[in-house]
Amino acid sequence: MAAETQPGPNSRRLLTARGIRVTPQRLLVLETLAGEPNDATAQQIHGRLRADGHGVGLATIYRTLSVLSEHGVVDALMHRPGEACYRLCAGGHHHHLVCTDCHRVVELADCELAPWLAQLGAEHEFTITGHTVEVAGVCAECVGDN
Amino acid sequence: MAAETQPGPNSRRLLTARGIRVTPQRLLVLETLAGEPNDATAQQIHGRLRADGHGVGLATIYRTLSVLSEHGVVDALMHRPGEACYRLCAGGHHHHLVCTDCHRVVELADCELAPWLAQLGAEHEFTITGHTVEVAGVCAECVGDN
DNA sequence: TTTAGTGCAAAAGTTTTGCATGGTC
DNA sequence: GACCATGCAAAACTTTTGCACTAAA
Repeated sequence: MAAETQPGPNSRRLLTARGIRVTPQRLLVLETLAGEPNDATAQQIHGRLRADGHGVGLATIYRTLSVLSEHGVVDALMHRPGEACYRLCAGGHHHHLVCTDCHRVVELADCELAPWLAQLGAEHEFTITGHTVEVAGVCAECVGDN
Repeated sequence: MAAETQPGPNSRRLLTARGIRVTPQRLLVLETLAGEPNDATAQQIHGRLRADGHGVGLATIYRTLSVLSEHGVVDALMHRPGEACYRLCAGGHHHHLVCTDCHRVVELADCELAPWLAQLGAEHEFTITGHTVEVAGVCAECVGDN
């Protein structure tokens, strides 16, 4: 029942383009995230790979996610304490709309906060370096349930 | 050197107003947060109380913060995995501007996202239930340092 | 060949839980 | 008096780290 994605050249390109060394394990993590419609924790990725017969160490997954996160290849979302969720993201700046029931994630492309942020920075004498927006809600499919 | 805040009736009111049972420990946690200009982790609150001679169990602090968070008395911020920061918040809706160097927190009162959110909800068929915005930057005092 | 990544297991850290006791309403 | 909160210690959990080994450049 493995959603066996090919060792596709897309993942390889994501790495080489940023000068990240290419390894089978890193490709596997990327492919797993690519096949994941929503976000996934390190533990979930580990479990999925093990279920598919790939013995990738848990520590390697954490190290890989750390590297990918630093290079902006994946985004790290933190819904609740003690657990980080990772998601393979389209390039560029964007935010997330997350369903609190099923964890479905929608990427929001347009971010119109720039003017507001510039004003904030001046007002409070901060050098703004970044911002995160997470919108929570219940998606159409989950509204009916329960 | 304890910033001994009185057992002030303000904290008590925060609890009774929401039907939360009043205990000395819960008041101590609230007073500690009230005396904290920025955010604090459960461990920091625990350490501060112990330093002030109050023996409040760590488990109690976690349980208290959980209750307070559910009732909207405190906000939980999650900068990095494996550690939640809590902050006593003014009522109403607001966001945070956090200094990545010294963890200073500025509360942002005005939130002009409502129209954008309404549009998002309609567009993606989500029932929007909430949203968080965290703006990161470096404050005036930390810009010079390092 | 040099450099960096992997696996394994142990360690470090935060957060949760069970259960007897004591306090609150 | 019924119910809930606390304290303590142990457990569960995610994440990090050390080190010998292997693979990528």
